[in-house]
Amino acid sequence: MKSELEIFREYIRQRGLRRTPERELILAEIFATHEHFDVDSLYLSLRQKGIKVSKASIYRALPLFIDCGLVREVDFTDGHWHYEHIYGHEQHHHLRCLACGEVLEFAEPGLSCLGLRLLQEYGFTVVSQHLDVKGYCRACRGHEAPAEPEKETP
Amino acid sequence: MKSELEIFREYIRQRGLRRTPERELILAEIFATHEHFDVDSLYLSLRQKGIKVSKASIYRALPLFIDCGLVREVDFTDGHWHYEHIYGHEQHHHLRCLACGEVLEFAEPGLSCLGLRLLQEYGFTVVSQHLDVKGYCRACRGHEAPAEPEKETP
DNA sequence: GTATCTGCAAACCCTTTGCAATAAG
DNA sequence: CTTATTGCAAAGGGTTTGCAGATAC
Repeated sequence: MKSELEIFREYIRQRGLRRTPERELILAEIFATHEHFDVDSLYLSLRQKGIKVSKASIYRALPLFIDCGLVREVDFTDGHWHYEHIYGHEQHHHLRCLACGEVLEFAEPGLSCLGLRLLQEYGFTVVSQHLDVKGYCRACRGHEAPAEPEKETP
Repeated sequence: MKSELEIFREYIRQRGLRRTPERELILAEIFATHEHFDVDSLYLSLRQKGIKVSKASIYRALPLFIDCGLVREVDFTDGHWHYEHIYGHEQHHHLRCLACGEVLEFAEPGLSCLGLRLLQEYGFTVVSQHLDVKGYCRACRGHEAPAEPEKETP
C-alpha cells in the first residue's frame, strides 16, 4: 500500500504543482496526529515541533489533501472546520455528544450497499457518505436529558 | 397533531421566555418556505412580504427553534449554515451534487434500528442522525467525473 | 414596574486574498 | 528563467454582541 506521501506526490506531479517542504510537513503532521484536528491545533502542533509554517499555507494546502482523498472535512460544530485523515483508516461515522463534545467513531456496514441503491433509484453516483449522529454519551447520559425523545415519524 | 406554532409557544412558556410577533413571524415564514433555507434567504423572503425583522433577531431565534426540535442545521457547504424545518416532515437524508449543488432527499429505513444498536454497544443515546452523501446527480454524471472511485476499505 | 427582546451597528473570528520575496523545476 | 508558493497583513463575510429603546407579562 502506498504511503500518504507517495499519494500526495503523485497528485502534485499529475497536476503540475510543486513539491514543497511546507506541504509535506503539514501532511506529515496530519498523519502523525491521532485523529480529528482543526487548522489552529495543526498550526500549534507544528509550531511546538519548531516547524514554522504559516496558517495561510495550511489553509491553502488542505484543499489539495482533500482533493486527493487523504483528508476530509468532518464537521463545523464550533464555528470552524474540523478535519480528519481518512487514508488508511476504515470508513467510519461519528457520534457527537451534545453535552461534553466528545466524538466517537463507529462502523455501519449496513450502508455499504447504499451507493448501489442510490445509483439505481436516483441515478446518483456516490463519492462519499457520512453519518452524523448527535446525542449523549454514556458518561453524560442522565446528567443532561435530551430535549425531545427521538421519533421516527413525528 | 400540534402545529409548529403550538409547539413553539409551549416551549416559550416552559422556559419563561416571551412570545413576540417577530419570533412567530420568522417561524411562520420558515414553515411557509418549501424547504432548505439560510438566514439571508429567510431575511429576504420576510422583507418581500413587507415584514421587517432584523437579521439579528433571526440569528437569535434559530437556536430556539432548533432547541425545541422544529428546525435543524443541515450543512455548511458554502461558508454559512443552511437549515430546514423538520417538524411534520418524514425523517430523511441528503444527496448533495458536487457539480451543480442540487440537494436531493431520500429515506433510509435501514437506519431505524441504529439508535438501539448504538445504545447497546456504546451506551450512546441518539437524539438525531443524519446521513450526508456527496456525489454527482444524474444530470451531472459524466460531465464531471469524481476524483477517486469510492472504496469501502482503502 | 421589571426583565426580556428588538434593531442597529460595531465587534468577532475564521478564512481568504493581494503582494512582494522566495524557491521549485 | 519562469511560474508556483510562501508569509505577512489586510480584507472578507457570516455570525455574535453591546447598548438603548421598546415591549411582554
